[in-house]
Amino acid sequence: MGEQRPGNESLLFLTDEQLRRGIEAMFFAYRGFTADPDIILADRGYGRAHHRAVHFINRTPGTSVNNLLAILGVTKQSLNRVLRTLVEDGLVTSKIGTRDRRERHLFLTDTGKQLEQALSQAQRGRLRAAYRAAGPEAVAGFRQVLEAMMDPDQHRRFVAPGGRA
Amino acid sequence: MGEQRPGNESLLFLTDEQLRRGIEAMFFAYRGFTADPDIILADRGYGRAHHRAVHFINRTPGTSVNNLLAILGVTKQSLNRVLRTLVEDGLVTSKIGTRDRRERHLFLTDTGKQLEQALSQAQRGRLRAAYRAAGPEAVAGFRQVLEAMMDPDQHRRFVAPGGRA
DNA sequence: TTGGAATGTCAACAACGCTGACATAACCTG
DNA sequence: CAGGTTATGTCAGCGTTGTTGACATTCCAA
Repeated sequence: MGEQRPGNESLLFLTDEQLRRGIEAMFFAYRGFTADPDIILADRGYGRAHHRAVHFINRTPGTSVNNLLAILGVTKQSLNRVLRTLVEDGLVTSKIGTRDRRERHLFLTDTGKQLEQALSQAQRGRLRAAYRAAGPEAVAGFRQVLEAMMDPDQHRRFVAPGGRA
Repeated sequence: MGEQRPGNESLLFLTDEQLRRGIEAMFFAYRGFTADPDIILADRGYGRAHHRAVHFINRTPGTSVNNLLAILGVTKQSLNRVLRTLVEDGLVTSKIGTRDRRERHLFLTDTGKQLEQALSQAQRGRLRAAYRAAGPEAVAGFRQVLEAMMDPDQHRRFVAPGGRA
């Protein structure tokens, strides 16, 4: 089935078996990665979509809806449903743009920042522990592989500076 | 906000900023990671839950429903819905246990194996490219961090041999 | 024989993706 | 200014996949 290359010792990390281990590791790790925020979110009646919106609004305050759409890779209907509840609940404010009045610039309110901090601290706690356990060289490798795994668009956005907010 | 430790050069990889980059890398990478199988699945009217079931049945043929439940971490109702469609569509067979006739042992049919191969090849292709681009040392670090990020239960199961099938 | 474990099933619900359609306002170009 | 495009919002409907709760069946084990 696979394209093994017996005889070349340096490529043993590319065997199907190693790749299968990597696939399962991604699956289990992602579950751990989201587990702690999920508890906080469920407590307040939110889901992961809210977490993602809050995260990226915090990261790039004043970002437009369209920009957020591109980052999150969902439809505007899907994002709008989430944003509407966040605005209704007073976690996010949307201000009409000055240069282009069609745009809405999104900001976290103080309450929104509180939630972001709670989610962020929980998630960073898990990641920090993993980083500490694995050490700086492992972390560098971790980041390298993750970046190579992204879609090219996402990677460009990821590497690029904050955004055109 | 965070617990930075200025003055200790060796801990710079634990700054909140570095952790935030890691969090976003996980988010974007996981999206890339699932993108290719998602296309195949959508084409056949399945979702990620079907992928996961097919993957782990292939990995551990003859596994019981309860064991699969523990691995996937979902409710039996949720898994059952997925398994039912897979059995109906002739991708999975469930055989009554011989030692304990209450248990159902799950196997892929030839058709099921075909789907597993298609999904697996797509996903391995993406991961292989990332591994190749990053190199063996990076891959080792990648795996280390992922394993440290899992829940302890999952990690034990992950490291342990195949299962009690 | 009886308790409990393993499994299956029905119903209802929620989160969060999707498509399609439509409305409004604002911008931009000819 | 008119017409086209862009940005956003909203309604309606649908599908996957997770959840709880309740209940039935089968069967092992004490």
